[in-house]
Amino acid sequence: MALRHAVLAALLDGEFSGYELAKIFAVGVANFWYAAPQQLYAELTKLESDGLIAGREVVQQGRPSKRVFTVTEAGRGELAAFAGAPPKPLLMRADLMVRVHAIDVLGPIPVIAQLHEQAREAEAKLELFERMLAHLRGDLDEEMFLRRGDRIGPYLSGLAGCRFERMLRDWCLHAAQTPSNHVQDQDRVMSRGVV
Amino acid sequence: MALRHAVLAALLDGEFSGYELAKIFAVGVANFWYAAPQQLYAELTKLESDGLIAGREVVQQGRPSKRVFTVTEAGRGELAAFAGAPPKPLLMRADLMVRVHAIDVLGPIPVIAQLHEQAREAEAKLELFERMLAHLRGDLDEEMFLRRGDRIGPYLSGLAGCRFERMLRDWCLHAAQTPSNHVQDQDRVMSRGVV
DNA sequence: ATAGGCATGTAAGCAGTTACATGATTTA
DNA sequence: TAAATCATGTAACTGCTTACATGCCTAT
Repeated sequence: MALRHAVLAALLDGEFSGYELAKIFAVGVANFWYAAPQQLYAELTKLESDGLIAGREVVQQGRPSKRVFTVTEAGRGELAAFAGAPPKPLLMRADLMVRVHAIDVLGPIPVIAQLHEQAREAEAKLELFERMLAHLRGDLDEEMFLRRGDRIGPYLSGLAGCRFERMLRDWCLHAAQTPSNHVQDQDRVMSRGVV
Repeated sequence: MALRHAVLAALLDGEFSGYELAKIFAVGVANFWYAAPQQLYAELTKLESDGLIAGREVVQQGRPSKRVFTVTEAGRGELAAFAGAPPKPLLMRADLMVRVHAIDVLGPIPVIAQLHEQAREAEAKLELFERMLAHLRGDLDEEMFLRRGDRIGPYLSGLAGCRFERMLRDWCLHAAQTPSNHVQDQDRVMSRGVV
């Protein structure tokens, strides 16, 4: 019962279908919560039968119909109760960090490639989040928006997303470059064509 | 089968018992992988029966005996195979970010307190990681250590830990301070004694 | 004496992942 | 004509969390 609140929070931004939520939760880091499509369809069914969200059929031309959902008053109550409870500790699972931790034993070549790939992904997410923030703040500058905007929550979590992805990108590039400078790896790395 | 590799990577730093590993994985963010003690005892049993680690009884005076584990050659092979496979995407689940996302609806008071608490935790972890890095590098400075050190992996992941906790702390303090400047919350927040 | 740290587990239940299934429409 | 996007699920499995269990030793 944890995805529940993430879904309710996401639905505060507007009416979304399961498919649309799946795209939002695929990025995940925006609100720092990843979820697979199957999870979302299951959770939406439960949330609706519990009366915390209300679904509505939208018929589209040239596309399958979809069901979009809105948070009910009961849903807002659930969110308020959630805010009062002590937060679950932040959970992070980073496969790549485990590889870096063991890099001296593993050999640096595959991990360096993975670090560059992760840096590219972080860069892409960073640009995505920056566009999202620009869209949220409209023509106001950041300081003004945070003073007068009516929905500062998504902006603040978006800022965290930007800071996180920027940090990740910079660290990946730094870490990827380090083994190349390493005296004990010098021969090995250069003879395999990685510089 | 994912905790497996995190445990193997942790055991590269030395011989540890389940209890000692539990303390390492409780911090988690060091190598970006949290695990509960029960998970670790179960995983250690499996790893040993698969021949990837070897256990050894250590009798202590004034304390219960413990079983400490070492990575076997087969275990190192497993790690090498793991390094070649494509990494699982980074997973993060942050309850607090969901609350911040919904802060305009939830009311800022409880969330502000939680942000300050999270900032304190991040600060504590940051200090822990900085001490760990200082210990790893000994009397060398960082640049020299990264050039000549024989185990740069834990140092690099530790650096990521520092950057992450620093970012988190700074963002929490910024986010916690923002609603107080918000014009629409001004009366509400001040009348409840939060400034 | 009692609380906390050391040390290791079991058992039940819930949450999350992986694989599979379907079918229409638009783009390359 | 094949691939990608839209749209929604089911089923089986694995992994994680929560609660419980035990017992000794050290510090307050």
